[in-house]
This record gives sequence, C-alpha cells and structure tokens, in this order.
Amino acid sequence: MTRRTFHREPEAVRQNDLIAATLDSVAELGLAGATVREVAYRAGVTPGLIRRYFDNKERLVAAAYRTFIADLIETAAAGCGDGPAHTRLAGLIRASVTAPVADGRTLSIWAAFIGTVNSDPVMAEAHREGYQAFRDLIEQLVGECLRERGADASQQTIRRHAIVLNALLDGLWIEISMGGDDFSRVDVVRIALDSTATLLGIDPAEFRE
Amino acid sequence: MTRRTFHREPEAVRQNDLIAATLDSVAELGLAGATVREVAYRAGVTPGLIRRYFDNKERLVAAAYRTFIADLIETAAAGCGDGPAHTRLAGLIRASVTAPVADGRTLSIWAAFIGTVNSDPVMAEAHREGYQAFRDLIEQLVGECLRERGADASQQTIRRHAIVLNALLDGLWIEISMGGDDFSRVDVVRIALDSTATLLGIDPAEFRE
DNA sequence: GCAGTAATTAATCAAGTGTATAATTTTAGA
DNA sequence: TCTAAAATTATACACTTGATTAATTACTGC
Repeated sequence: MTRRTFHREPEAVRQNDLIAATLDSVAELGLAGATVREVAYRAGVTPGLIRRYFDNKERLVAAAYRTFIADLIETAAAGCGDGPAHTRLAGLIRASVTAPVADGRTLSIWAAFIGTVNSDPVMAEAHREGYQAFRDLIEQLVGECLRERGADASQQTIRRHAIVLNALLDGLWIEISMGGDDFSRVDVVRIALDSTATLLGIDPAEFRE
Repeated sequence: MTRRTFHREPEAVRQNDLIAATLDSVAELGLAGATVREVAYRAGVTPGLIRRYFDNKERLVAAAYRTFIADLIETAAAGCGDGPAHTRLAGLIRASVTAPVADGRTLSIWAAFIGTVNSDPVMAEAHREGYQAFRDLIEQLVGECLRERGADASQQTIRRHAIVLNALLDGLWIEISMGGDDFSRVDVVRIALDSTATLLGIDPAEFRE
C-alpha cells in the first residue's frame, strides 16, 4: 500500500490555497460545511497539513474572512478610478451594485461569516476592521463631493450623508446579491446613482458616468 | 437513583418554548452553539424530547427562523398604526430603526440564519416568505403615499421607490443594530425619515410624525 | 381512586468533528 | 549522488453531535 504522491508548495501559496478552499467551502456548503476535511480535500491536501499553516481551525476561518473582506473592499474601491470626486463616488457605487462585488457567491460568504461576529470576538475584530475601511472611504468621497459643489460640508453633514449612503449601498448590495427580486428589467446602477444624487442634493444628470 | 421530576405542557406551549430556547441559543452562541442539548437545557427539558415536537433539528431551526421573521415583520408593521399613508409609512420607518426591531440581539439572530439561506433550501424558502411580506408592505405604502400627493404612481415608479426604500431601511437597520458606530449623538429616526422624504420627493417637514 | 395513555426521561449509538503524532516522502544543499 | 531537514501523509484519539429506543412518570377520563 503506497502513499499518495505530493509536491511541496511555497508557504504563501499553500496558505492562499487553503484560504481559497475555505471560502469555496463556505460559499457552497455554509460555515458548517467548511470542515477541516472538506477544506483539505478542496485544496488537494490532507487534513493534517492545515495545522502546519494555521494554529487551529478558528485561525484559518478568521484569516479567510480577513482576506475575503479586504478583497471585497479593494474591488469596490478599485471602481473609483480617478478624476473629480463625484466621478469617483459614482464609480464606487457602480462597483458596489454590480458583479463581482454584488453576486450570490459573495453574499453567501459574507452572510455565513457575519453570523459569527456576535459570538466570536476574533471574527468581530476582523469584521470591524473591514467595515471601518469602507465607511471611511465613503465619508471621504462624500466630503469631497460636497466641497466640490461648495455645499455645506460640515463634519456633521458629511457624517449624516455617509451614514445614509452607506446604508443604501449595503441594502442595495444585499437585495441585488440575494437575487430574490427580478432585477432583469431594472437598471440597478441607474437606480443607485440617481438615489445617491437625490440624497446628496446633486443633479442626477451630471452624476451619471 | 430517582428520575428528575417533570410536568407536561400543552403541545403549543412546549413548541413555543423550544423555539424560544433555540432563538436564545442562536443569539448568544451562534447557530453552531444551538445544539440539541443546549436548546433542551434552556427549555428545561431533555434532548430526546425535541424529537417529539420536531422531526429533526433542521425542522426546529427552520421553525425558529419562521417565527423570528414573522414576529420581526409584525413588530415593524405594528408601528404603522393607522391614518394617512405618509403617517403609516413614517411609523413603519421609525419602528424599523429603533428597538426592538433594531437591536443587537435581533441582528445576531438574523445574521446567523441568513448565513444558511444559500446552502439550505428549507431555510431559503422560509426566508423568501418573510422578505416578500416586508417588500409588499413597503410597496403598498409607497404607492398610497404617491397617490395621496397626486404624484406619478405608475407600477414602475412605485417599484423603483420601493426597491430603494427597502434597501435604505435594511442598511440602516443593520448599521444601527450592529452598534459599531456611535449613534448616541445622532437622531437616527430623523435621519431615516428625512432621507425617505427626500427620496420620495416629499417635503420632510410634513413627514415627521 | 384507578387504569391507560401519552409525554418525558435516561441511556446509548453511530457518525463526524478538530486535533495530535509518528511515519514517509520530497526537496534542497553539499 | 547522498544526506539532512522540512513538508506532507496516514493513522488514531477524544469529544461532540443528532438520533434512537426502552423505561418511567405525569396526567386524563372514568
């Protein structure tokens, strides 16, 4: 009886593979389905190996969550491009309500993880980091947008607008990703942009990319 | 060695107790912590009993989710009261962004369950029912509001407004319930009402309760 | 009060979980 | 080419899980 053959991988690669396998498992089977064995199988590896790269399963899952959130925000932020603030904001919005940020798989992973935040301090911290980054980004763009137009850009005004806009984007993202409604005959990007313009008191016409 | 004493309960009561115990477990320990033993312990009952009231654990959890969502929407809808449409809509909004609808425990339970929707068809169905009800409610109120003011109330316009409003409420609800931000110096109800008025093209002044 | 029925307990089971460790294989360096 | 170190596998363990079943208890109707 011969052992299965294997080949070594650089530490970073293996680590990435394991995280990717974890995210795949979570997306398809839920968090409960992301067992050590399942993850190992998907990574083409043996369960025992995981412990060489992560102290325990909790660490692996937390690492997967951090990677996931960081990638998600980075992808959304990449939609900003450069140019005047209102163009960058529009880009962020567009990116937030279209694939790959807004899609079923992404939502599944997010939802599975979010359910652990309340009862798991490690996950709670990983979560806080991510959300903070996104809110800061929105707050900054909103601020620039308002100043760009010579509108009231007091700290309080910016904050209020950021709260509302952040909520709107989160909500739209969930609705769209969930796929329950039929959005095929609705231009979600247009809706998102127009709503944002209305909320910020900007003329929707010059807010469309 | 004597058995522990017990007393019988009407079927409906026991069932409710088990569901309540399940929700408590989920809220405090997450879905993974809602084991048959934990639930039974919290319900002051023995694990084996659960199987007399629910075919299996999956059914128990699904029943708990249905109860939870139904109660949540009922509570929010109760904020409507009666009167002109814009007053009822304002009531719904207020209820959606304040306790007990918007609070940490509620969010924890929601989040835990939502994570299962993608990989569990039974949960997916339970989820769809609940969300449909809420979206229908919003759509109806928005429609009445628009007609009340003689504004354009075409099917499409109503639908678009309902999508946006639904998203905004979901997002605000999550933000507030999450408790990450410091909302102590912000009047979230005011923000929610003003934003809604702005989005619907209503004068914010007459939209405050 | 008494008997029968049904609810509840207690004990057990098989399956699956995360973890630990020893045996093996690959790979890099001399 | 050979050797030593490191990565990977294989196996096993202790524990928890959901489920099953028989024994017991509480309650209902007579």
